Amino acid sequence: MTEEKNADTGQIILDSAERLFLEKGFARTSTTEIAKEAGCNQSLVHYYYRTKERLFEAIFELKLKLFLGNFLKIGNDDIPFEEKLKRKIEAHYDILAANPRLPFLVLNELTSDTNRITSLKKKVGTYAKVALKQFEDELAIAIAKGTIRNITPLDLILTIISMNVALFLASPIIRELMDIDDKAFDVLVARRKQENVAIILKGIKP
Amino acid sequence: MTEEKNADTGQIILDSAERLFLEKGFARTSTTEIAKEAGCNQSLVHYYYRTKERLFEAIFELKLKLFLGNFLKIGNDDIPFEEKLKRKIEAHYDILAANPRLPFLVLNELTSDTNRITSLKKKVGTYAKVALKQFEDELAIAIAKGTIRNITPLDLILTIISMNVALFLASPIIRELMDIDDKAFDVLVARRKQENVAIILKGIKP
DNA sequence: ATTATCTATAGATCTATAGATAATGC
DNA sequence: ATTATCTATAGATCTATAGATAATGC
Repeated sequence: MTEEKNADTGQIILDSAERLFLEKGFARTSTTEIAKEAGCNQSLVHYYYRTKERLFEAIFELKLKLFLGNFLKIGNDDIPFEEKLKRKIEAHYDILAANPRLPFLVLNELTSDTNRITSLKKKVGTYAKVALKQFEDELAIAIAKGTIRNITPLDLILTIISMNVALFLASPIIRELMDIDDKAFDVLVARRKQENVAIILKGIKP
Repeated sequence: MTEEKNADTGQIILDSAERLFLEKGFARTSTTEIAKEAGCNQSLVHYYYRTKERLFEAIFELKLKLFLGNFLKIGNDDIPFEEKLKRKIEAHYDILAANPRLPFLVLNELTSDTNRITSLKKKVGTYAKVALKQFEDELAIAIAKGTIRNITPLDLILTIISMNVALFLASPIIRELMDIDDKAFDVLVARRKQENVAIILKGIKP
């Protein structure tokens, strides 16, 4: 009835698949369901994307880039390390807040299929190494200056991702356990952003 | 060949199911596979546990208690709040290190089925409330004393769980991405324990 | 007799494709 | 003619059960 007329079927299928994959993951989503969501025949899903796997990959790669994006973004702004870090944490958190099912998808699919990690390695490999190297250097300088305590780059990155990702991963549990509605959850999301920055910045002081 | 002779079949099936559910989650594990792992007929799985769901529940409840255990444990030791917190964090972390697939299982199953959260609520509900109340009181006192900064109990608990859980959730990814073997991973696990305690305790200082 | 184990199979998926029919672009 | 859509179905699961057979406890 109110469906877009000009969007082509392939795109509608892609969008439907994205919603469902984000919601339930690859294994729990069937092509039959995708077709139903897209309002078309199940065979059309295969007509456009041949296999469920290929359809998934078309979506997953974009999502993965979204997830990693800001960590790998090389900024050259000449601002103090702590301020830069704060911005990185917040930017990463904002992406997750705008795409709350992203951590679930990435975690679920990367851990259930080693092949996906291998292809991830190939795709972001070299660029990631460059970005990581820069981050390591900046961190080393800040430590040498005595601005922050001695901490490995891996530990710092793990901490940031852990803190940022967890609320969104656990949100179905938290919301159900605490009887939180959409509005209250938004409040929690906003507060948590501050809290994450606070804990991390305090936690890496000398 | 070297199978235990006296363990009864029901138990062997339970153990096999536990391994597989922990490894791959409920949806991706079939009763056929469980039977194969247990070295018995597929119909025996249903003979002993009737449905896959009931078999899962028999395992999941124990695992969930393990996961929550130390948070809900009410300690009355008369030690400073920070020391108590440190012990809680470490105890929780140790359980995860001994059961590294636990976070995956709990997250995966609680988020994919709302019924599981509801039944969790019923089971641990009242006891959890008591333990939580005590934690809140102790936290409030410490804040009033000025030992630690103003932070909500929810934020503190979320932070602890986030930090502790993340390494184990992401371990397949981390190991594959960084080419880490078992030994190197153990080193990381040990270091991370210190790091988590350090970040959190520093992060809640006034 | 009761309990444990096996074989066989029903019924419900689900993915992918073959082949018919309708819609569209020259 | 080519491209898009549909119907129908093969072939691979997977869960759960019915019913036959073997093992065990009195």
